[in-house]
Amino acid sequence: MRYDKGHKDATHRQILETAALRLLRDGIDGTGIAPLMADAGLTHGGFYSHFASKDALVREAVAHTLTQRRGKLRRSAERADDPIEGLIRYYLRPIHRDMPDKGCAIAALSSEIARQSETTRAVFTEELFGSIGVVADALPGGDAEMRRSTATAIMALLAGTLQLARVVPNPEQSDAILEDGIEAALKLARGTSGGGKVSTDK
Amino acid sequence: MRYDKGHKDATHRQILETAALRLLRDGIDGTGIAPLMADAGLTHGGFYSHFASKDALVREAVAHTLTQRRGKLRRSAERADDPIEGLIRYYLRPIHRDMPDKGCAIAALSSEIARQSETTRAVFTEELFGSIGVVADALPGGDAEMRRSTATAIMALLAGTLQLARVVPNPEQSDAILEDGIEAALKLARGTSGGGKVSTDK
DNA sequence: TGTACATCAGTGAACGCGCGTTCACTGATGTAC
DNA sequence: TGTACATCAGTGAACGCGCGTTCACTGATGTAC
Repeated sequence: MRYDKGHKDATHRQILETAALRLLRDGIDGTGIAPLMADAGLTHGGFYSHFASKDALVREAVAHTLTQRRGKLRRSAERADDPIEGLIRYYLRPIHRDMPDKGCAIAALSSEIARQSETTRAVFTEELFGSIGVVADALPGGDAEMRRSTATAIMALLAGTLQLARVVPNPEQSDAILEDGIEAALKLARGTSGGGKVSTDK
Repeated sequence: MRYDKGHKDATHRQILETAALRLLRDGIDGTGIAPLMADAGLTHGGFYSHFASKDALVREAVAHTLTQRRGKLRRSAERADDPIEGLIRYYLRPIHRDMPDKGCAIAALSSEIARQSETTRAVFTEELFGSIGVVADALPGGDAEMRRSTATAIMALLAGTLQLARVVPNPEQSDAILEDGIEAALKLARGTSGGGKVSTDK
């Protein structure tokens, strides 16, 4: 054979990682096969010996990036004194807003995924539930079902907040949205009483 | 003149309303000028005597639909005994999840808007802040700044929840996400203590 | 009242372009003898 | 060890198609005289 054993697998992963970057940055419709393959250092013709279709690539790339980023999310909770606070502040950092290609696929793609085939939506859903599980694990006390409900809402709040912050052009207003999201997410996580301000690190 | 006075304005509005429907259903990249004009009962050539570009149409259509739907959101609060609960339950109804073309542009388009020109993002931002204002007006007590912060997070939670519910193919799982969103939004709105279940109307 | 002309919303062919996908081909290597 | 052949990851031209945009044109009406 022309190439090392394992060469094709390495190329496959290279395409997958380039695709994830571009999908998160430009969206599904905004990502073309030819530019993507060029970015991965290949020509577009070879694409179909790796993936059956663009749709199949989207499924695999989205699953790949979500699985990978889920690990980062989990570690952000594990290394903090307060796991859920660590996770929330990690997710809603300004740098996450500013670098969508390095960020969360739920925030970047969920509204586009909602318009995809049921197969694609099912793959995304599985990964989504995995990420919700990571949030649930970081929550203190309570029974499993309640932690899962709260984690679901926190995940929606985090992704929604990041999206709104990415829309708003003014940096101060955008930062303020992130802060509002952090405060509310902590409130949900703690189920604390009153409406008092939670300490912020700005 | 060939047409009644005001005919062109009526056509303009007709295009705008058709565009809003299609944008919410198919996204920005998924909406073509020619199919859109055909839907509005016209041919595509006339488009550019109404709008300078597709970008200009997107701005106008998004502003149009957000302004219009904001009125509905406000009324959903006004006609309920508990305004914020009325608003939250109105937003997170299953039918809103199932009919994106009749629904909220923030949930349907925010991640795509984040990739548009700064002009488009600025137009969207203004409408977004208007909608947050409607949520803030429905909140009980507290000073204006705190209501605004809470309203911002509630808006992010509502839009994020609707998006996640639209992704999940299984109806029961999707309904459960809406319920989790309602419960969490009410918790944020009330700033209540404890983690007790809020009554649901299912 | 009757005729000639100006107006202008809407028409539809045409433009260059990038899309997803197909396919005959290349050429470096491993294997057979 | 040396030669002929099979393998197959990657190449690049080509396909039909829909996109956003342009533009010469149509034709029903209002206006001028």
